[in-house]
Amino acid sequence: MKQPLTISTQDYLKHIYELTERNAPASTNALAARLKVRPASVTGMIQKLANEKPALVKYQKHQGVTLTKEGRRAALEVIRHHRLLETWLVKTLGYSWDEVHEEAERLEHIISEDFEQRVAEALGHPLRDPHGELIPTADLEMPLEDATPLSTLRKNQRGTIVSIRDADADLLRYLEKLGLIPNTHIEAIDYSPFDHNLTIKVGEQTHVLGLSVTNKILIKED
Amino acid sequence: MKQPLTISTQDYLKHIYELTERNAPASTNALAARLKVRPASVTGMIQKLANEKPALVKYQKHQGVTLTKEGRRAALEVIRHHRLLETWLVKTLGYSWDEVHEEAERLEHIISEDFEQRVAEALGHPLRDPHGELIPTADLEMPLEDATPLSTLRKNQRGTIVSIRDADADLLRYLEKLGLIPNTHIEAIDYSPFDHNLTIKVGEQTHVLGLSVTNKILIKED
DNA sequence: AAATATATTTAGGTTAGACTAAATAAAGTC
DNA sequence: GACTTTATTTAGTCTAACCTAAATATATTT
Ligand SMILES: [Mn+2]
Ligand SMILES: [Mn+2]
Ligand SMILES: [Mn+2]
Ligand SMILES: [Mn+2]
Repeated sequence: MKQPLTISTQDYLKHIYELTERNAPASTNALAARLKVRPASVTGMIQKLANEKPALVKYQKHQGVTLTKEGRRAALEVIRHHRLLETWLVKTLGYSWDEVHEEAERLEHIISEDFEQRVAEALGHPLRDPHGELIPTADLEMPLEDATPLSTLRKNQRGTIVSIRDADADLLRYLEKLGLIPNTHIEAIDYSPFDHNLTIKVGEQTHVLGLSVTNKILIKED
Repeated sequence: MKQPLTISTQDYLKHIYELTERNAPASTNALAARLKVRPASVTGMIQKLANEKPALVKYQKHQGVTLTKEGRRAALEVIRHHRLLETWLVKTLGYSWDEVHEEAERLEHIISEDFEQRVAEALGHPLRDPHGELIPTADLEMPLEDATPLSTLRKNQRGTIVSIRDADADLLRYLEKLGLIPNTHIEAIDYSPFDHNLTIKVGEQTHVLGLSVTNKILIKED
């Protein structure tokens, strides 16, 4: 009888998933920062997760942590809940894209599989959430993302915004004000190799964006 | 800085509210049974609730427990969430009235005040949930219920079902099959004072209901 | 390679909320 | 009113998940 994962466990797995997406193990400190918990607590928890049967993470002292098959599925389960919920809150309760994250952050652990299915159904099985992020499939696979960071766009190249990979409400409101939301077409007008500033044209307007912003916007080249 | 109440605390207060609705203090054992927890645990928790500042319950050893003003408001907060959620799940996700309870039972502790408000708004500020139960107002007052138990109806009297005050899924499915849902008109055809069985007519059909059922159905006499 | 700085782990504590077993109080019966 | 049954409380444990402080391992400089 394996009992359901606790909320804390689900959060650890989700953040490990996100930190290991670029194929490097997640460090204790990075995890602690994301989870808003002390490093010592992280060590304790990942030791426990590594000793579950079946193990949810692979862990070697001082070498960081990665997910096992089982841990990965559990993480995708939570992420699927989160992104479906965000989509649903925006569609049915008029939340704006900078407001949904916090609410979904708590609800993702609470809803039943039945609820998940009903929401997915009601939304017509959406592929992406309000920020353009991919929603894991019902059988818990993460679809391939073929978009690239806006920071790679160069002068005279054009693209369409796919997603914003950040939940910070202030950033989201800022981007919305500039018209930088998913499905918007943009064109690079100028690039400064020294500070990595990118000047882009959105409709009739132009904006200069720093690297910390352009790295968080994913686009597809037209 | 008073921190938000834990889920456990919210559940204790909610059940104390329900047990004390008929103005008798709630006993340790009755609470334990409802909360599916041992009596010793209940004693521990109500001692703690009584020592909060401000106190959430009034408690004297061996005399049972009642809610303070603050405890009552906290309880109504949870009940409002629960009943709004049930109403919403039925309306927007096609849950049936016997399925909603379990889901709402968990969500009631998790949603924000913002969420509550949006749902209330989206539903047009409903007065009752899918079982006909009154929804506490936004300022946390419980409206007066003027319905009476079906068990008080006698031969040739007519009434309209107002609510079912029980969450048991089997009972709800049973009642639905008999057509006994809120707003249904019924007529008492016979009453047996020995076993308290009541024979009622619903549309063209007649049914005989025992006291354990008729006590859980509230009606308004026509 | 040693010295220093940073990251991580260990050891030991705390809190919330449960549990069991034993003690005591209240209620019901003869 | 003493006896017995039932309800309640106390005492002592347990687990999950956090914390701080101290110890140790790894990484970076000199
Ligand atoms: Mn799921
Ligand atoms: Mn999102
Ligand atoms: Mn509320
Ligand atoms: Mn209800």
